[in-house]
Amino acid sequence: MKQKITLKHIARELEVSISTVSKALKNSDEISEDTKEKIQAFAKLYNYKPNNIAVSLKNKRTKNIGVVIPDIVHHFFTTVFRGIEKYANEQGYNVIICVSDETFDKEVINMEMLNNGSIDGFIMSLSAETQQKNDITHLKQVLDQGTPLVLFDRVTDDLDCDKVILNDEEIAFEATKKLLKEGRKRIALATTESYFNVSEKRAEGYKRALNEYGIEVDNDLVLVIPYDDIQESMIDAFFDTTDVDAVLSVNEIFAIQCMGVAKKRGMKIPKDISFIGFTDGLLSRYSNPTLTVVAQHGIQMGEMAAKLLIDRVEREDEGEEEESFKTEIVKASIINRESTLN
Amino acid sequence: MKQKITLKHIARELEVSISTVSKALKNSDEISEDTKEKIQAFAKLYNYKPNNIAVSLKNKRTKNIGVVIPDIVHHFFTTVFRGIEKYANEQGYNVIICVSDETFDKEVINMEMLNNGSIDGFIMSLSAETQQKNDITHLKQVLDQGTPLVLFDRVTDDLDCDKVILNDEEIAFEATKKLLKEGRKRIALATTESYFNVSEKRAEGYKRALNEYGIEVDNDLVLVIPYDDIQESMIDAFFDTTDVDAVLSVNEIFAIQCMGVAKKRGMKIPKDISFIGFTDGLLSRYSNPTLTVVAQHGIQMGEMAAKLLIDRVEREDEGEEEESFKTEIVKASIINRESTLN
DNA sequence: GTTAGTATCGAAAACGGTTTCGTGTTAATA
DNA sequence: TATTAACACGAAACCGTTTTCGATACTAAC
Repeated sequence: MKQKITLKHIARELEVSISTVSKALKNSDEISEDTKEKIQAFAKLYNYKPNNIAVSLKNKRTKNIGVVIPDIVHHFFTTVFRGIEKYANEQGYNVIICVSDETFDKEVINMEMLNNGSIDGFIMSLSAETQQKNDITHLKQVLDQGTPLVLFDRVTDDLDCDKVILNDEEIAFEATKKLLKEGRKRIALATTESYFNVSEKRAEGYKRALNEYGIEVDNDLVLVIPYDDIQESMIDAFFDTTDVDAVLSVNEIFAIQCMGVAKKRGMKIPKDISFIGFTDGLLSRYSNPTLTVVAQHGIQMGEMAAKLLIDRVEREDEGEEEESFKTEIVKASIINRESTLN
Repeated sequence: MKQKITLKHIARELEVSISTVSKALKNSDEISEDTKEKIQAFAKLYNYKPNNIAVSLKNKRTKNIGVVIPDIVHHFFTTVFRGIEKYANEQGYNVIICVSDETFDKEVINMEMLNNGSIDGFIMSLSAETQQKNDITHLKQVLDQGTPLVLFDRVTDDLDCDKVILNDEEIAFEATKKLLKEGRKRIALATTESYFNVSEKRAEGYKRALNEYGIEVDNDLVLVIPYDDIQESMIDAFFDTTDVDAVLSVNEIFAIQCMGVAKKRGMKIPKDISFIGFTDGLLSRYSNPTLTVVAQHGIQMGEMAAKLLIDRVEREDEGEEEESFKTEIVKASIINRESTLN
């Protein structure tokens, strides 16, 4: 096992000082062309690369960004992460990722682990439990210590920081209106427990659209589906008791499951009933019929979040005055497929 | 913005030396109980946490592991990653992830970025392009510099290092035999270009099973589907010209697509035709009919890979003699669903 | 009262870089 | 010839830790 070569080795070998080597490798004009050539040639020969850790310690910048997300086996978060990784890499940053598993404790532990010099800033989306408890002292602490933080998708109003969100209310409004324009009268909303702020926003858009069409919101049409449960039977029971001619779902899975139940009951899609789901993942593309969806443009969200963070980090670096916090809104779009009349 | 507190600050404030503070915080018995209490109380009050970067520089261990995978928006890699992250976190390691995007260049660049002190070792799966070119000088270089490396799934025989693979040949053999036992005679193999070693292994298992049943391999039954192309029409053409009563697919998507084409042609599943696909993702669980799959146990693979890596890193730490390289084999299993007769 | 031993702490080197400042040499200028 | 400026390089501080090796003071033993 060859030892990694350092400035010291080069200096000793070439009988110059460490400072000379350092400067020569940065092409400083303090050093003569002769010695520069000599040193650079030697460094290239032995494939010298400066030690990241040492550089980080010196200039107090790691060129790492920490990403904390609730789940990685999840299409939306995966695409957002892809966007983060893409932009970060272009800017010479690496990405350290931690999964909170939708729990508060892991979120806290992970952030503490990373916030001791390992990273220059955080990008995160709140875990379900954190949203439930609405306890964000760990985030406040991070900000207090001067670590930049960008929240995306699952954000909180109680924190002053950069954010990237989807126009959830608006696009849910649009999606619902699309169903109304098709002539649907009894549009169900398949949603999660309400402590997810995105679900709430989507519900608001749904209700606003109904109102605009002079339709009263019928709470029987709102189907709250818990995670990790016997969802199928629940949906079946829902169809038993409720008359439905369209479903707007806050995610892909619920929509696909509802479609499955409807098909089993002999309903024709989209003749008898229409479906729209959030998230443009594999499921919607390969289902039968294919599912009309709200595309959340995760990559764009990720890039945006990374840009906000890196901009702030580097602004801090330059010693410029801090800019006020921004909230960027990514515009979702509806992708028409076979589950709706077009 | 509060500055992060360091040993130096504590030392100055309490009028002791830096070494005393350091020792006191580690509960060294060199320090009197009195001063220890005083220092520890002060540290706790100001929420002192040692700077990871400085510690890394000192003991030449970062407690970071680098993961380089071809794609993150891909169920299998995501689950493997999940396993890596899980085990690594348990052992106090963080995970830095880079995506090669199936390209050789990004793979090389990412690894060079990380291999200058940022990480203690690599876990990776080769990009498509790397497997095509069969150029692994960058990997050899990493090993040469003494950085431990664990390969998973997409491995190469040309490199001496720890590996974690699936029993691809064997499980493909089993899956094919399952179809044969159902009485299927014309079993198609839907696969990718052959430079993926896993696809090759699966093809071998497929052929071995046919042989065992005395059936000659018919190359017309092997459907090679390119990535990112008009796959649907290709599959349609295949069904036009070929008589098929079962399909074994090396991934989930191809299987679902084939099922879609078969359904459109009015074939009954699994009465007229059976399907088995590799990868137990969302698609197979929510398709109609649900797809019988080969579960690759990604989490287990990831945990295994992380364990191999961390074990080696820490063995090196202890200065123990290097152990010889292992190849761990994760046993896949078949999950029976509706697309096969059971 | 000297010696040895123990408890408690600090100085300093080290990890691998960057950067400021100083110094010696040479060549140009007064 | 004396002065100065440019050039080329090295010494040393610094980033925040850990750790070795003294150093001091006090106690116990002879």
